[in-house]
Amino acid sequence: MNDVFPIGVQSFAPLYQEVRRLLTQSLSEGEWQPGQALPSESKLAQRYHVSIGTIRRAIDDLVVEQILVRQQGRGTFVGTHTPKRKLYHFFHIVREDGVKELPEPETIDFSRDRADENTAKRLNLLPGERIIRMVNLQRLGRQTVAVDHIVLSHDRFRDLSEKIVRERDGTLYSLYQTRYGINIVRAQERLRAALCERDTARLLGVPTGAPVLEINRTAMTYHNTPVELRRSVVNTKGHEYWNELGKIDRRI
Amino acid sequence: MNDVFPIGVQSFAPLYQEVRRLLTQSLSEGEWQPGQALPSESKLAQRYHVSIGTIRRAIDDLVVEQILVRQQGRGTFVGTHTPKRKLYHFFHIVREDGVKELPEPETIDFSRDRADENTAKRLNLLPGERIIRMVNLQRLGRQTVAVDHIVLSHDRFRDLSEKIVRERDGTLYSLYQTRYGINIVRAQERLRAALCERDTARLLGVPTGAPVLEINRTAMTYHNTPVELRRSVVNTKGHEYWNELGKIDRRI
DNA sequence: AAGTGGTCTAGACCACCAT
DNA sequence: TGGTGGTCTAGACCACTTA
Repeated sequence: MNDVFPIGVQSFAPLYQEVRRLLTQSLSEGEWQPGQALPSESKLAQRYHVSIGTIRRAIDDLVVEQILVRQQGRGTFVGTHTPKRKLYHFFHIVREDGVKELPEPETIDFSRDRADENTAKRLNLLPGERIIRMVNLQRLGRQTVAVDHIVLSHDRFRDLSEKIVRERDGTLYSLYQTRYGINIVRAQERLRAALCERDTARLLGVPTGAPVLEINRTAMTYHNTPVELRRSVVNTKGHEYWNELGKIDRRI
Repeated sequence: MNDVFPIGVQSFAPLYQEVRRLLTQSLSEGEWQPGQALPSESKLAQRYHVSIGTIRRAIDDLVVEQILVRQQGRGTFVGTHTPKRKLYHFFHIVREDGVKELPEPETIDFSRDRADENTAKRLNLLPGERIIRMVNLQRLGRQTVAVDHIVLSHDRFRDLSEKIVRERDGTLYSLYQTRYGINIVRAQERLRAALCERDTARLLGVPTGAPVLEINRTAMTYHNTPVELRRSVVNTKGHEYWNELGKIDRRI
């Protein structure tokens, strides 16, 4: 970069944002795999011809987004979707008394379909392109607290099969990450109240017509690329959706 | 601070965290009022006998939490609860089509009461201490989308009256901030689905028993001190609760 | 022109981890 | 002991605002 612009001169964007872009690029290309360490900060500084401070500034951003994880004395690692790590970043259901439990997901249905107009739009596909549909349960303790209807682009997950999904160990996001190198890093959710339909009610163990929380999520990988659509129906008798506004965990 | 510990030597906590603590202290004591500018970074560096870098690191944290706002060329300001600023930090209801509208709050009921055991616990009071109860409407366009039941400690808002609340201009948080110097900086929310009760249904314009979103919020000021309890009942026909996971707005 | 925050650098030293 | 990230400093210069 300093080959192009003299040191200390900002051309268009700040240097650290450019470095951040290059790091994200390498991550999305799989140069560093989930769980693996990145080169040390001094190595990265050499590689991009910037100072360590600038490297740290770029990494800071990715650490805040939980895309990277720093461990003092060990290195900087690509974040994974293993339990206790990014889990609660994407799972906001807690017990009524506030206790967090590990959800146990189970996929109970798998089928292929074609995208309608709305689905295509939300997944950046063309209407009629092939998609995968799944139905997934989230269990906390012995109770099923949520039923997820999931939609994926078939092309992104070409060899995904019912067998693979059923026999996986861990969450779907972990599967996307380890098997397809697709790292879910962001999501948008829309919540509303609804009355539970019969099939879902049976799975949740509530009466048909019981009030349920409906969550529409779009999950994204790097560059805000949408990867998965998920409609979750949550039984909020006994569990709640938890959110913190303005909280800062351990800053960087 | 360097009078006590030699430069470059970390004693217990990092220096910038200590500076952050002192800044928060001054904020909570009202040394710098909402909307006003803090001393410049170089002045603060002199005041606390640290380098500008350390000051910036401390301010960074507070900016991420939206407690402070930086404006290049102008200064660093205490965040306010004016519309377009912290508003959407604490208001997550959007129109079904994703459009954000400014809510128009109106308080329709005001009374005094005594705290029961649970309320006391959540507000850090003793059972039997005096509290204020309010009922508040949130309007978007011509529709009432939420009914809030609010509880405050009477002692914190000693002279608060129905008149003041009704004649205010803006949100309650803005009132707390400007009139009482109490700055809401954080909140915890728990969401669940419920069936709408009769009185609330009438206010929302939905049938009794319609599915509604129920939000239980604890709003806090500095040092995680709870200030306000709020139970919001939201009509999610036409509007939704919106949440983003892993988003990073404009980092610092 | 002066003052503010924003970026970038270079270097010293600390804390932690692995060996 | 050597390598990693974490903290703190000092200084130069850029970008923006205000007067």
